[in-house]
Amino acid sequence: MKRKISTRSVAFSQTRSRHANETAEDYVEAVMELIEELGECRVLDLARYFNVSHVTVSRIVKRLHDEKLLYSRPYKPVELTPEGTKLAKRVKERHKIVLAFLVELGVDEANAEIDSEGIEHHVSSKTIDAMKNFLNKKS
Amino acid sequence: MKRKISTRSVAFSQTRSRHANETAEDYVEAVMELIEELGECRVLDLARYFNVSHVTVSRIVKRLHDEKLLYSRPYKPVELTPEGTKLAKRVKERHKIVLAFLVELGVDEANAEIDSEGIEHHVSSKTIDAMKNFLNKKS
DNA sequence: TTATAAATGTAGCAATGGCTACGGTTTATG
DNA sequence: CATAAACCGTAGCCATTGCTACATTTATAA
Repeated sequence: MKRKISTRSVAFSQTRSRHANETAEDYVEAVMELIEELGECRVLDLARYFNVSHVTVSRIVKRLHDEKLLYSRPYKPVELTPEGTKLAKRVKERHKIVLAFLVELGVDEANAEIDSEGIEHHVSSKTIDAMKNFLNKKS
Repeated sequence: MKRKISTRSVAFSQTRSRHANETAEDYVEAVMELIEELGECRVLDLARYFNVSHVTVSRIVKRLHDEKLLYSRPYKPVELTPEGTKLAKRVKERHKIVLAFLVELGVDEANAEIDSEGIEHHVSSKTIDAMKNFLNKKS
């Protein structure tokens, strides 16, 4: 008995590498925010921010250091490289748009804040444009 | 020198468990779709669907079997348990709303399809309601 | 200054999700 | 029915992200 083969092959980027990118984005964004808020960004600040142990942060910071998104020296605060800064700015901008969009759509602040953090890694530039458009029409 | 501590502790659910849930949702949804489309759902159908090796699928199917979302016996097609069916229906419904919403927002079909798959795991019921609302007003 | 506290780092374990290689089952087909 | 093809399972590797326990460094305070 011959079986049909599904033509649908969903556009899932490989989960692991996809998630590594999300982590990088989350971290550079957090580093930028924490520096703005506290003057500097320590490993423990990130641990509190993400609600994980300092060990998890330490390892990820090391990786992002290798990827040249962060500067980090033992027992010193974490800083952003130029490349990390550029990425952080992009991410923050996108986050801001998604958050504003959800609020404008009628979602309460608390849920909008949570959802925007989940969503922001998965919106294409086309969708961002559509959100911007929506915001402009409303204002 | 005393340092302030950031009050912001972002609502990141622990990445690993969060992702395991997403995987479960993706899989039950895919199983339901493949059964609708092909009459049954084999491990290799899932592998093609997600563009991963059959080994990866096999392991995940085993886990979801243990979690009672799927029925699976060696060399047999994969089926949904009642619980899996319930979850799949919820996920498909949510997916449909997100997709329709993005299209209505002005995103082209292709990007809407891709983005909705990324986004669907991260929208709260409040956001879904807001999307439904938007769709109702438009129609 | 020296003792203690706070912050980081390291070692090593688990779960998840990728993979290749290899072997066993089922199904199709000559 | 026998063999090939398709399908699936297992072993075992790696990377990522969690963790606890312990070691080390830095900062604070007595």
